[in-house]
Amino acid sequence: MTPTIKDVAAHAGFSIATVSRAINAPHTVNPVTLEKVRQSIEALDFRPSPLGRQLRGERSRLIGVVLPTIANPVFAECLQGIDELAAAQGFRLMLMTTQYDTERERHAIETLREQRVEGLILTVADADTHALLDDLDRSGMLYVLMHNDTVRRPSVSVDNRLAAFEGVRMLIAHGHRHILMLAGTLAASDRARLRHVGYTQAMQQAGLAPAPALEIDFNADELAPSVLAHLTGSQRPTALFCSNDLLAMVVMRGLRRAHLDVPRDMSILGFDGLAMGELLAPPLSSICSPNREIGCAAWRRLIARIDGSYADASLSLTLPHTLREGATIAAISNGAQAPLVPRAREVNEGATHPAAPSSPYSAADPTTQTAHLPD
Amino acid sequence: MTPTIKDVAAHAGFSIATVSRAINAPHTVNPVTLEKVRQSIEALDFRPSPLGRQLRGERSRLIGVVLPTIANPVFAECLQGIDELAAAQGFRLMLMTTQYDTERERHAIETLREQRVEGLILTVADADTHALLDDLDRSGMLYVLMHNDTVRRPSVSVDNRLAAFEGVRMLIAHGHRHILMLAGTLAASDRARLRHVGYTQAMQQAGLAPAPALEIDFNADELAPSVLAHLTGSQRPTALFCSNDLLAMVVMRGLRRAHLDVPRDMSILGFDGLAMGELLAPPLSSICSPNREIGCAAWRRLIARIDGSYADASLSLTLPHTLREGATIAAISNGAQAPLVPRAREVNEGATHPAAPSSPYSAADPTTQTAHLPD
DNA sequence: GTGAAAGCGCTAACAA
DNA sequence: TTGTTAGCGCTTTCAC
Repeated sequence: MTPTIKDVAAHAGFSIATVSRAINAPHTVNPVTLEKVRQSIEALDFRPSPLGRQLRGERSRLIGVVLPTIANPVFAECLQGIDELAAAQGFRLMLMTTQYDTERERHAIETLREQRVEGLILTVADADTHALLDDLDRSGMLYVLMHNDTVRRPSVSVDNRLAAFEGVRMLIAHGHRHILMLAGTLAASDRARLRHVGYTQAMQQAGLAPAPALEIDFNADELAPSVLAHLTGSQRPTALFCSNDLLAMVVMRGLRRAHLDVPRDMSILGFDGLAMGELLAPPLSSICSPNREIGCAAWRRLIARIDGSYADASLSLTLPHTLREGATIAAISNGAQAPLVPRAREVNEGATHPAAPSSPYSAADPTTQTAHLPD
Repeated sequence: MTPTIKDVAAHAGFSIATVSRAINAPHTVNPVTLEKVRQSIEALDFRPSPLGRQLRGERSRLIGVVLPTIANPVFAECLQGIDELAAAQGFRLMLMTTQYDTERERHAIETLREQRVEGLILTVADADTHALLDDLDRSGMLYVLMHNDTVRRPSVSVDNRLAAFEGVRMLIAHGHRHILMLAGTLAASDRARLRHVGYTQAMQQAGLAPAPALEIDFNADELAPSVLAHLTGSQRPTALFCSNDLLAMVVMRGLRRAHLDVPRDMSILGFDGLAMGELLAPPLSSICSPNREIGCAAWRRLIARIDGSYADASLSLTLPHTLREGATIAAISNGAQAPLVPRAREVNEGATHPAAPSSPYSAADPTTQTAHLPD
């Protein structure tokens, strides 16, 4: 089996203590001895087990990362930032995903604690009412939340409410009156709920009627018929505020299949600022959170706390969001409903989707006024 | 500090042996004792350290995963598959990324071995000439490669050469004669090199002249001027075979900014089958590798080898690829160059990119013949 | 049914 | 400079 320090000692003809010193404090051992030990290590392909060291009470240099999924690039981008710093600072990462499931969150945290991680970086479904986090607080386990937007716990995020507020206000400034918010499962995301608060406030401030968020299963291949009805019916909104970029992309596909043009027939504003959104045609307008930087900041705060150099009293760090203009938002002259006009190109595109129905809409209306956003 | 089995024993008034039994073989201890011990464990918030167990020679239940990056969804998709199975089977994952850098690959493998992983799942830059993998073979460390397409080592991938061959043949069948292959850094990807072989063979079979792959930095914000010149000059190709989907998306953005329409002015075929490609407009035509399934298959093979139940003699597993038709490939009537025609909509879009130059191309030509792919 | 003790790989305090 | 030894948390004989 894997060689131990004993094997090396026997092979080199010294005691295990000497071997240990040769590894951990080379300068304290006779150069000749050192060389012999080195050769034995080489010959046996020995590498010191971290078990022994950790058993001696040393640091595990292990950090646990708990994310809902890495299929959503938001989290992959964070993880990338974390991974960079971890590698540079000689830490190892243990990753667990939860699929937004509370039971799996519990299990992940438990598993990582068993592994004696020195700290945790996590994104959970709901940061405020999370008994598990209370447990962590109580037991002194160090952790930092990412994306979870709460002042009650150590966390790094953007100001979700404010960002959504500003985004929706911008939609309103472009003439939109009937704006709907789309989200995944609200129960699985405290961020989404805060974003809905921001949406509601912006609408109310403008004297408009906010609507409840429309929940979407954005793993499905098609938009649900009921959702599609909402978006294409006579009472359809002129703009959609999507709780995240992935959702926005799925909705855009659904609209395209229904022969609606973005942004002419429907404006779209996403949230997350996925790098990929820029590659779309048209590029997705989005409220950008600095995902990679959120990961890096969470890492720094966690390590600072672990090292005890954490003087900053403020628990939660709010990073600035930005608006990526993109090209999925059109200005409209008034809140009136623009008629839906299929275009030849859209019909062609639709033809590549066997399920796409022929257009139910009326012919072109030259009075439709559509202006693109200025620079 | 974290409580140990000793603390529990003292608290419960029994020996550590009894506590250990209460945890690992509850039926062998007196129910009353068991209950007391349980309460002490609860009271102290004790969780058994894996160190002690592993020290006793038990399995670490730890698997190392080494990937170039998780910023590319190809790898995130694989990892998602691996993670699912790992969680279900009670294994932990330790993740390290390499950014396609050989030195970091070395470091990652070394680190994971030190951690006593039971096996490794990896994607490396070059599977065939990799001394590190030889080391693994020699030392009996179990591993399975993902994506690396080689018969010389345990691996799971698609047949990259064949897939590329078929894809390019399909382009040719659609009338394309001047087809260029674009890639990232060939040196960093044995897959890309195999795909270029497939491209070359398809071209030669059709009596066409294959070109060397054009290497692209697809992390840059803009396509390099020299690349753009290749794609827009008078000798420009009518179709691009992109070595991966992310690259294809970046190229599509570059073409859009240069006022070229996909697929009218240029057809694009990607490779990877990223879920996200489907969300593009038009949806990206791509040779799809079953990324998630590749991850799952790699996991199963690794675990089978670890459990010793690996009877299958064939080292490498080739999974079937598929073609996602998408809508980025146009049929052309002949190999002649279609004139470039900017359209009003494109100019509008270009306006959102401050750097976009005004169109250098001539006015619309109604004779341009463009047909979309049939269903 | 329970406890005492050895030993897993390693480090560090102490001895030689 | 090198060796001896205790002990880290735990499981597992072997006695009781």
